[in-house]
Amino acid sequence: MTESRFSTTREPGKPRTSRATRGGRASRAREGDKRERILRAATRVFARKGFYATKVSEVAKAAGVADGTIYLYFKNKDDLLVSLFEDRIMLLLAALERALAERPTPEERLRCVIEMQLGLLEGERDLAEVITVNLRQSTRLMKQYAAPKFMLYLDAIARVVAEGQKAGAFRTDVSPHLMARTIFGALDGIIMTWALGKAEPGGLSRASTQVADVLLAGLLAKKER
Amino acid sequence: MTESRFSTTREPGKPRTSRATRGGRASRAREGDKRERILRAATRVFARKGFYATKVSEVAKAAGVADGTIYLYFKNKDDLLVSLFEDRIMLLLAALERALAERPTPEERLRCVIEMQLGLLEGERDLAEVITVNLRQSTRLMKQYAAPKFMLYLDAIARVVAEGQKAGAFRTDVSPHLMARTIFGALDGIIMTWALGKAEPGGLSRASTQVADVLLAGLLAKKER
Amino acid sequence: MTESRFSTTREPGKPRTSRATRGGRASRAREGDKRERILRAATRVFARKGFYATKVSEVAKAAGVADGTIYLYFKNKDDLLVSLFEDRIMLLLAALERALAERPTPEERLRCVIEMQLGLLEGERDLAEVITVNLRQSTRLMKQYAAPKFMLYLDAIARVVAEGQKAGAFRTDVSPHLMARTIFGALDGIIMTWALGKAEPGGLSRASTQVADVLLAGLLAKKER
Amino acid sequence: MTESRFSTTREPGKPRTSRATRGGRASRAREGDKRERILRAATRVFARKGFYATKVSEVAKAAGVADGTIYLYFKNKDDLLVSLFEDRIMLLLAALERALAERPTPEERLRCVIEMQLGLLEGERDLAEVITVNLRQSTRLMKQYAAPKFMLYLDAIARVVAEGQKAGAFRTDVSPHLMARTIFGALDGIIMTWALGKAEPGGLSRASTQVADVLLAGLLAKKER
DNA sequence: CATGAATGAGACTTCATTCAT
DNA sequence: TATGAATGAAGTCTCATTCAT
Repeated sequence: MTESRFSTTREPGKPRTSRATRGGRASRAREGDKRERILRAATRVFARKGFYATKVSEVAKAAGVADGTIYLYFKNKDDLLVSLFEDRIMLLLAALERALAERPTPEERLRCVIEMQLGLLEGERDLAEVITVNLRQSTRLMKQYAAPKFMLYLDAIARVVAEGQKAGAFRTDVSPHLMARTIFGALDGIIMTWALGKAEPGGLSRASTQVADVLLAGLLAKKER
Repeated sequence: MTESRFSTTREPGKPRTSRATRGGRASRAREGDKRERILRAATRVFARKGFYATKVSEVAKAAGVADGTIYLYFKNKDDLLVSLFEDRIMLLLAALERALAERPTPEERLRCVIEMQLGLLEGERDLAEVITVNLRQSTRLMKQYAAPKFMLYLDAIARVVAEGQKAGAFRTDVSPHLMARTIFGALDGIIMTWALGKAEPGGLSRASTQVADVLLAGLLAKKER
Repeated sequence: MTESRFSTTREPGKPRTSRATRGGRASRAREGDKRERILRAATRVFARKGFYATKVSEVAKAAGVADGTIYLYFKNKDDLLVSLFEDRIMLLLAALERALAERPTPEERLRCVIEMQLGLLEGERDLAEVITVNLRQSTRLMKQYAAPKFMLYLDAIARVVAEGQKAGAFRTDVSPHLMARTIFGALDGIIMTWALGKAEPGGLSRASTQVADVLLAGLLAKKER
Repeated sequence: MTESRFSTTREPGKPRTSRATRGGRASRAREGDKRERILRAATRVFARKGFYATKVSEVAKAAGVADGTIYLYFKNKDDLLVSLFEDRIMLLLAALERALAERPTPEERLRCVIEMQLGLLEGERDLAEVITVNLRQSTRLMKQYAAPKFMLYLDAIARVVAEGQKAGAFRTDVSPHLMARTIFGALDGIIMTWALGKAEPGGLSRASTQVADVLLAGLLAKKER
C-alpha cells in the first residue's frame, strides 16, 4: 500500500547493453520491470535472511529469473543492495517532497516527516528491515555508495527544521542537521526494535503520534519565556 | 579513556577447555586476559572492516594469537560478535547504573543516559562503531542472541523515563519503552552519521547538550497547563 | 598487404541455415562476406587477448554483428578457432605453392619458404600471432582438427627439401620431414619472440636472410668432400 | 630420469605464512615437498588436458591435497602455470650450465644445447608438452611473467653462439640472439609436432644428431672460402 | 594451552549458447 | 537472416574450522 504511493521514476530497467526496441513495437507485456522484480525479490529475501546470508541464487529464484540475469541488471551482489537502498530512499524522498507540498505550517511539516518514515512500515516491513538493518551490514558499502543519497534524505529533514526555525516556530539554539540525525535516528531505532521483535501492527500510528508529540514539544520555540 | 571506566567484571576468561596448568609453569604473567585481548582486537577490526568482511585470521593477527586460539575462547565467529556485543553492552549498562546512582533528579538522570552513550564516542570510536553498526550485522544473530542483553539496556533507559513520570517530572502520555527506543535511536543515529562521515571531535559534547535539551524539553510535564 | 596476396578461395561462406533470400530484398550489398568479417575480427581479437581470454561477444562486437550471428556461421567457439586456423594455413599454403611455381632452383625454393612464412609478419602481425601462439591454445583442438591441415603445410616444406635432395643440391643424410619441422620451428620461434617482445619492424627481412643463410648452408650438399 | 638431473634449488616450499619450525625438530618426513608435489601433478594434468581444460580441483586430486591447499602455495591458477614454467626453465638452465662446463669446444657446446633441450623429452614428455604447448595458452601470461626467465634461457644459448664466433669457429655474419631463437624454435617445433603426434621414442637421439649436424654445418665458419 | 597448515564446502560470477521476436 | 536478452552449468577461490604436533 505504502509503496503504491511511489511511482517508479527510474528508466525502464533495461539491461545495460540494451538499445531502444527497434521500431515502435511496444512488445512484451510487463517485461521492462525485470529490474524492479529483482529488487523487490531482493528486498524480501534480504529482510528474511540478511544480506550476507542470502545467496544470489536465492534472489534469482525469488524473482523468477536465472542467476545470470541478476548480473545483466546489477554489477554484483553489493550493487544489488546499494541500488535497492538508493532506489528506495529516492522514492521515499520524492514521496516526502510531494507530501510536504501540501503542509504549510512547520508543525504539520515535521509531523509529515515522521509519519512518512514510520508509514513505510505499515505496508513494507521487509523494506523497513532492509533499510534499517541490512544496509548497515557493510560499513564500506554505506560509506562509499549509499551515503550520498542518504545525505539527501537527511538534508530534506534538516530543511524542514531550518524552515521552522526561520519561521519562528522552532527553537533556534539547535543545529538543523543535528536535529535531522536525531529525528531520523529516533525513527530508525523504533523501526529496528520493531523489526527485531514482533510486530505490533496497531502500535505504529500510536508510536508515530507519541514520538511526534515529544519531538515537536522539544523543538517548539518557548514563546512564553 | 572512557573504557577505563568499565572495569571488567566477567570471570577471568578461562578457556573452556581449561585444565589445571601443567606443572608449575608460572610462565604467563598477563595470560588470563587473552580472551579480553581477542575481544579488543575484534572490536578494532570489526569497526574498520565490518563483521562479514573481517576474517578470523585477521582478528587473530590483531590479537597476536594463532587462528586456532580464537576457538579456545569462542565457539565460532558468530560467538565472537555476540560475545563482543554482550560484553560491551553489559559494561555500558554497569557504568550507566553506577553513574545514575549519583544523579537524583529525573532531568539529571536523563542527561546522564545521553551523555554516557554519546560519551562512548570520545575515547572509543571503535566500540561505538561496533555497537551501532555491527549490532545490525546479522539479523539472525541479533534476534537470537544479542537482543536480550540489548533489551536490558533499553529497559534501563525506559526505567529512567518511567521514574521521571512517576515523580511527576515527565509527561505521562507517552510509553516509557517507546521513549527508550526513541532516545537510543536518536543517539545511535548521531553516532552512525558521525561514524560514516568525518569526525567532528569537539562537536560531540555540544551535540550531547543539544539533543538532551530537545528531548528533555519534549518530555517535561507541561505544568503550566 | 600480405593478405591481399591471398585471394579467398573458399565458397562464399553462406550460413549453414541459408534459405532463399526473402523476397527481392537486395538489401545487403557486401553481405556475403559476413563469415569472412567474423574470421577477420576473430583474428584481431584472438591475437590481442588469446583464444581463451576472448569472449564470443567480443568477437561479435569487433565484427559488427550480434552474438547469435556467430553461431549461424560457426558451430561453436572452438569451431571458430579451428576454422580460422584452417582457413589461414590453407591460404598460406596456396600462396606458397603459387610463389614456388616461379622458383626453379632448390636454394631459391627454400628461401621462398622462409620468406613467405616470415613475410606474413610484415603486414599481418595479428595473423602471425594467431598461427604461432593460438595454434597451441588447445592441445585437444590441435590434435583433433587442425593437425591435418597443418601437416599439409609441413609436407609442402618437406617436399621442397626432398626435391632439393633428389636434385643433388641438399645433403641426403637428413630426414626431409624432420627438416621441415626444424625450419618451421625456427621461423615460428623467431615470430614468437618477436610477438612477445617489441617489434623490430626493419629487422625481419634481415632476420629472414640470416636464417635462410644458415639453414641453407647447413643443408647444402658438401660437394667438396 | 632426466629430471633426476635437476636438484630442486628452491626453498623447501613452505606455505607463505610459514616460519621456520620451532626448535630443531626435523619433523614430518617428506613434508616440505608439497609445493613440488603440486607442480608435478600440474605438469601431468596440464599435459593431458591442457591448461584451460584443467580444473584446479583436478590438480589437487592428482597431487593428493585439498583444493584449498593449492592456494597456500600458489596465488592462483595462472601462477601455477607460470611457476611451473619458471621452475622448470630454471632447472633446465642450471643443468645446461653444468653440462656446458665440461664441453670446451664451440661445436661440442652447441651440440650440448641441442641435446639438453631435446633430451628433456626422453623422460619427461609431460613437461615437454607443458613447456612447448601449454605455455603459449596465454599470451598475457607469457608476456608478463614467463618471458623474463625465458629470456635468460635464450641468452644462455646466444652466449654459446657468441663465444663460438669469438673463438673463430662460427660465422660472424649472423646475430647470436637471432640464432638462439632459431635454435630454440627449431627444437621447440620438433618437440611440438612430436607431442602432437605419436611419440617415436627411438627417433629423438637421431633427430638430435641430424638437427645438430645441419645447424652446426650452417654455423661453422667457412674457412675454406 | 597454543599453533597454523590443511581442509573442503559452497558462493559468486562468467560466458558460451539458445531462441523468441 | 539477424538479434541480444536470457539462461544456467560450472569453475575459481575464499575462509571458517579442525587437529596433529
